[in-house]
Amino acid sequence: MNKPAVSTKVPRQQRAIDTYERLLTATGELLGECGFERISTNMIADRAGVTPPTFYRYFEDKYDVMSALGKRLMDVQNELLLEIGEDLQSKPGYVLTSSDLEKLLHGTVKITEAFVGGIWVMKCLRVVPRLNHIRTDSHDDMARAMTEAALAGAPELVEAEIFRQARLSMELGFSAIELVLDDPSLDRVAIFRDTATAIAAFSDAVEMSSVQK
Amino acid sequence: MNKPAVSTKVPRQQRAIDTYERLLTATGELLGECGFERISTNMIADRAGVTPPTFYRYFEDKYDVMSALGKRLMDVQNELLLEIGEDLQSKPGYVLTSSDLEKLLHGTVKITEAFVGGIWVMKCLRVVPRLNHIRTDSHDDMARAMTEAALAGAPELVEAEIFRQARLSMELGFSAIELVLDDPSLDRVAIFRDTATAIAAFSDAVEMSSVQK
DNA sequence: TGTACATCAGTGAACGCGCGTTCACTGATGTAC
DNA sequence: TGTACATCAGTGAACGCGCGTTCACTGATGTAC
Repeated sequence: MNKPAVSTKVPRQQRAIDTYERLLTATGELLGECGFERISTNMIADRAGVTPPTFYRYFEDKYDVMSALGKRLMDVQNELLLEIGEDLQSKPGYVLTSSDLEKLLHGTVKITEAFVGGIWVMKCLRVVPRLNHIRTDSHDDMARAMTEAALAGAPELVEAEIFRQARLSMELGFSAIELVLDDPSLDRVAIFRDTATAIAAFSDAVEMSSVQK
Repeated sequence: MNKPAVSTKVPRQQRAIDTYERLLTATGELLGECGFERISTNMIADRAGVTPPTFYRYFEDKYDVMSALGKRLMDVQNELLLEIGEDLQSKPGYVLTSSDLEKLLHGTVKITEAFVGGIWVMKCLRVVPRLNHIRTDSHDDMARAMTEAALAGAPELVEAEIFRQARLSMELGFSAIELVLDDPSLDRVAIFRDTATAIAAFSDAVEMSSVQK
């Protein structure tokens, strides 16, 4: 009784996988063009070159397809973060510098730009009640991973405090990312430099205790 | 030919003003309950206790009512910011401290909580393409005002740089506000303390040049 | 390698529903004399 | 202060449309022997 017998299917054959991907891509494209609240399942199917019943073969409704798209974006964004986290742990005594943060911001924005409808997917995850938890859970997971890494290097830190700062860092970082994606006329390099400085400011305590070790 | 003869009317009599207000309030309430994309003009009218045609007497469609609601929220939020700005100008040589920022964050979150559907209005302004400009324009205006104030006190500063930092400050500040409104279990005081520290970090250049004057 | 069968993938046609919107109307309020 | 008229405010009923969704079906791919 784990799931109440959902009727959606997993694509098995190659052409089914292609269809599934086209549905996701179509959703991303339409998001930017008309906004989430204007999108209909029929539109998505049409854009993907299939008929409406095909949509329902793979997704329950438009929240379901958005959810799949959102999880995928979170995953690709988090990959970069996790890589950096591993680097950090492989070099004991090393701390995340403001310049590392800057690179992380640039990398994440690049990944998001490459993702079809990326900015809009991010925004949707913020605003649609039923999707909110995807972003929140993902950021919580990441913040928890960062906290563990920091505690491994400096066990004297207060866990709750580190977690809170990690979570806030993600929030501030992503809001800077959304800002530059919204308005391409802004000076991206300068904004990320300032953002990195800002985030590093309240992480100083962490860094210093790590260094003292 | 300024506007193509819009048919919506301005409420004149008291009961019309009440109706107008009820429509706005109903919109705010419904936003939080089912999300923007689930709201219909009929629902709003129903919640406000009027029939659908009444809705169209005052608003063109649901974007129009959201736009009115959004502008109103921006205005009440900005009031506080402008007050503080005036204080700043009335005391030459004084600079915005991290503790001022903290108070500003707490004040703004209070105002937003008191506004019906406040968090959801903010989120909508972010995600709905047709409404995006309301938040963007408002924040730009505020950043411009802050820039002018800073330049008045310290003319040697680079305008573009100050503007950019002011704009980024608003973005980071509001993302912290959205964070605590989203998750009431978080330690609000600590988060705002860290956020204020963060924002103050890249404003140091400004502050120091003001002080040196 | 060929055939028969099972499963997977996608379609054509249709449905009921609620949305957005408009019309001609009634009733309430304000104003001129 | 009363009456007549103008304007403002809100309604009942109806409309066409596209959305979400389902059904029984055809065609494509994979597999067993």
